[in-house]
Amino acid sequence: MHAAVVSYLQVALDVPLQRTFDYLWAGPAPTVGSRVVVPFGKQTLAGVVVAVSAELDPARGLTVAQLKASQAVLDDMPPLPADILALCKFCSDYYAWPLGQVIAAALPGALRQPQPWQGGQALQFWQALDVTALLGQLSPRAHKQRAVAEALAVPRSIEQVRAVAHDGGRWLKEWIAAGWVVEAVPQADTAPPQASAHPDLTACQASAVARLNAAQGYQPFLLYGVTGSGKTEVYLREIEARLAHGGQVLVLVPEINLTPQLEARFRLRFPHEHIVALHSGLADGERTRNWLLAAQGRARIVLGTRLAVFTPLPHLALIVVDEEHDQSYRQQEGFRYSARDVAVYRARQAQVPIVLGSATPAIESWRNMREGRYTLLTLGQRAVTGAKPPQMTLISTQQQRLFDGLTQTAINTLRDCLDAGQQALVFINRRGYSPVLACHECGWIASCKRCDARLVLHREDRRLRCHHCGWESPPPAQCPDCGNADLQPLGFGTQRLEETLTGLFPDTPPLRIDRDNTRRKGSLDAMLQQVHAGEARLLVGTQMLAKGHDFAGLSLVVVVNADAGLFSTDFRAQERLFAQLLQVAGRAGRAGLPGRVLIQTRYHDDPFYPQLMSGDYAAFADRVLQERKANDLPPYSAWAMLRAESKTLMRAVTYLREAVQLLRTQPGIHAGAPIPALMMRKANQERAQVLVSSSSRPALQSAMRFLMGELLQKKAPGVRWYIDIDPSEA
DNA sequence: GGGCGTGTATTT
DNA sequence: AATACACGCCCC
Repeated sequence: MHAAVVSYLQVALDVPLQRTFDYLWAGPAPTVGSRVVVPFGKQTLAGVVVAVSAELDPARGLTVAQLKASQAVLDDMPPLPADILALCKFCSDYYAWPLGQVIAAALPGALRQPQPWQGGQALQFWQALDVTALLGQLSPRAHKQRAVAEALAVPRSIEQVRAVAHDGGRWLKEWIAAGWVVEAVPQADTAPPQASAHPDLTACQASAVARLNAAQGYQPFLLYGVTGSGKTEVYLREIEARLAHGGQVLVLVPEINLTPQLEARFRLRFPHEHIVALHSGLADGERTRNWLLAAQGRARIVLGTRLAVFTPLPHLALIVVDEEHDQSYRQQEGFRYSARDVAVYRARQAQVPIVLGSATPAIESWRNMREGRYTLLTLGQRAVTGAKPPQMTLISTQQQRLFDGLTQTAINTLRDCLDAGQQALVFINRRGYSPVLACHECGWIASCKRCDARLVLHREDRRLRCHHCGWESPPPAQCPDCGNADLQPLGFGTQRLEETLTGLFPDTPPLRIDRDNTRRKGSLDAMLQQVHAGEARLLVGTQMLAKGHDFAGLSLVVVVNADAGLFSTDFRAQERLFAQLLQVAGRAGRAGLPGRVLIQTRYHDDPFYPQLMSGDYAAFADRVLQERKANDLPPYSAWAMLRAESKTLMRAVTYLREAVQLLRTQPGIHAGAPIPALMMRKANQERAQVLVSSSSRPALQSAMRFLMGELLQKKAPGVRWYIDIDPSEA
């Protein structure tokens, strides 16, 4: 008998508490990064070991008697590697969010449960030691068995075996027991893809690829190219080069909707590579499996949305962030982070190149490029020979009568386009039927009882919905204030536009595509299929349609109302509008057909439009940068937003006022006055916020750390607060 | 007393 | 976040 070995584990748990918890473990010390099951109050939770020691550190302020024992160390996942733990630690510090919750965000759902994951067998691959000998053992008439045996000439997962024959799993088990089949690791096939898969590169593309190929260690690139200039082909070439050297690549895309399309293109290009997708639309089991395959280094291409930025990749050699300006890279709830920024940090940490691609780069990235921190790669022309940038026209809605939101010019142009047998897209930035339901007698407007927001009328199911908290109800039969029975929808959403277009073009029924009718899995794919097949020629949609989809027959885009973004209080609104309109415009005329874009606006005189029409994003971005610098706005000053929610606005504001007092003791920090949030009330919580800024990011970081320490010690009944670093809206 | 909402202390 | 418990309130 030898003495029992006891280790002390520091465990990060998925709880909103700014500390880690200590547990005893009797037995051989687990590796840092291991998944453990621990008791926590009355609960049993899964956590990740972030430190192991042989003695209890007195600085933890605990006695051994206070510690509980960890229940289990799980081996269903390889311990989180040190680089991912370090990345999580960095994010926890930078974004002021509990480490345990950052780690939880980095793990797939099944690995956050306090039970071992049972899907491990799906990860194993099996191969026949000697196929000929095995075939000799089998009856010549057992065709199915023989087919399975032949398939096992190369490593196969149990799923692949079952796909060959229904009873494949049973036979596999027998053959493993008999020693005919053994576990095997699939070898990545390094045979070069067929030459046919390689389109010719333009001069710009070739030069971009050459410079990427030459990159060693950490080097960030800004790949700036108009829609249709062939950014994806540049990614593919560089990925191919990095894979050839045995590396793994991480490709981030803004939205789940874009992954199937890109995935298909990648599979076609790399038929022998193990490619996995990682996004929130996957079933838990599949996401866990894909995550583990990447973590084991078996999947060499990871294609995912923002959450994929935390995937362990032992042989990471390249990171690609497609459409790097896209807002979807920011997590807006809970652990607020920017996956693009985290990706850049990760590239530096892993000492690998990173490519940020966009036709309309984020102003922050543009500045990094202008100041020499990012290398600029420009793709100047459209890759399809003969394709020209779309012709943009402004239509003033001040001078023309509107017919249900559409000008006569727009209607005529739509008709010409449809008569010519081409496709058209009508773009509107609002889903639903109409934004407001109003009473013309007394001015009553349907609004949410829990938020400061208007309710949106959805015609299909006759419901009023709050797009902010999800509350819904049937529309009232009469005005609740004055009893008038004639309530009128005001303004336009996708659904009302769909109705209008149905009336205008009875022969070409419009296809509406927005979040409301694409919630079901696969429904968007089915609709896109219709578009590609030419069955749907008139499309109505929100920004969902603006992103990344290639519609060969589309030659006209009508933007119904561009003005909302023009006069916002948010200093980022104009660049978003610019990016959005350029993206939408990029949908028109991608393959040979000349594209036309009509933009309806009341403010056709605004200096914004000439720049948009010229399509010169570089000039626009430079001007925005100058303005930002002159006004000391991000990225020239570092911002953080301290937000507080409470039942009453008073309480939230009072709390923030105290926080401001604390902040003003810190050097180099500017803290404004607490103000009610843009949407003051949301889900029955009053919300207020304080903008904190500094010309020095380290100063801001240390001030926020100081503030956190102080606020955590203060008890504030009924007030919830959090810090939003680099907030996306003011 | 029982059945509730609400507020608050605790979690290693 | 989840949980448990201590209040106060109502029931009649």
